[in-house]
Amino acid sequence: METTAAPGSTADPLAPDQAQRLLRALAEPIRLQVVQALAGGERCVCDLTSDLDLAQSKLSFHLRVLKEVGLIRARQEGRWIYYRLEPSTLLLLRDWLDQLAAVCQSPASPCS
Amino acid sequence: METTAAPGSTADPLAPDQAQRLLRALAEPIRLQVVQALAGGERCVCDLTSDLDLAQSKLSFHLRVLKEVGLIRARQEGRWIYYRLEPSTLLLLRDWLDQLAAVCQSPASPCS
DNA sequence: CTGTCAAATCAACCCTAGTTGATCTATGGT
DNA sequence: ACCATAGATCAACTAGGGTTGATTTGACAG
Repeated sequence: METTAAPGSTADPLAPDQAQRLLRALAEPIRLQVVQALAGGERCVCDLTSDLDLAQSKLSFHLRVLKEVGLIRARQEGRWIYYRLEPSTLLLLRDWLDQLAAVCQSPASPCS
Repeated sequence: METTAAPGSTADPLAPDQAQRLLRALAEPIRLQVVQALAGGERCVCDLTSDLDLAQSKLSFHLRVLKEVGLIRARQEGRWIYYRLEPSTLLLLRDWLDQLAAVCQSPASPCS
């Protein structure tokens, strides 16, 4: 079920604690760098390591966190492992924020 | 030029480190509860304290964090202080996520 | 002016997420 | 079989964000 780019909110609404997990995963400088690096396309760990100038162990740690919440996916090719973004997860979070803002603005009880 | 930005507030694209700050502010259970509570409308601190069953000091701490990043605003009325969401900030973050996902999906180098 | 209550602030503590360096696993080349 | 390299995992350590309880500020009521 694609929720991609649907402008009008309303998709499956992403459980609150899942939203929480996504936020926590993104709310870390290195992980955000990784996500932004992957926004440019798939990359292998070794490239990311040198691109972002990170200790291998450190990068691996953050990749795991991102993978566990479903923001990125791994693909093995020979000795290398390529990571890519899972944009649909990003969009789930976007929709969640969208809905939160909508709930706040729409009803009779105004928040401003 | 087209960023798939949704209607509502838009325009300036939110500096990366500001996105970071918003994410960090939201990525905390109590603060997320506060935000969701405020999505229902303006509330005074004392109500929030009892609604969420929090120590006064603790709530005050988190309100400050949320206020500092511009997610909420305070209004004083007599002895009470009312907090409300600033939905435009929420929407800034939404747009930022939207754009990130868009960058990822659109160009020649596919991330899936 | 004094007492009371709402809310912010402060200092000390605690805890968990992130770091670091080493080790382990596995793939491929020779 | 052996070695070299990619990447994950582990254990010990560190630090910064969150908690807690006490104190402070400031607004009303009497």
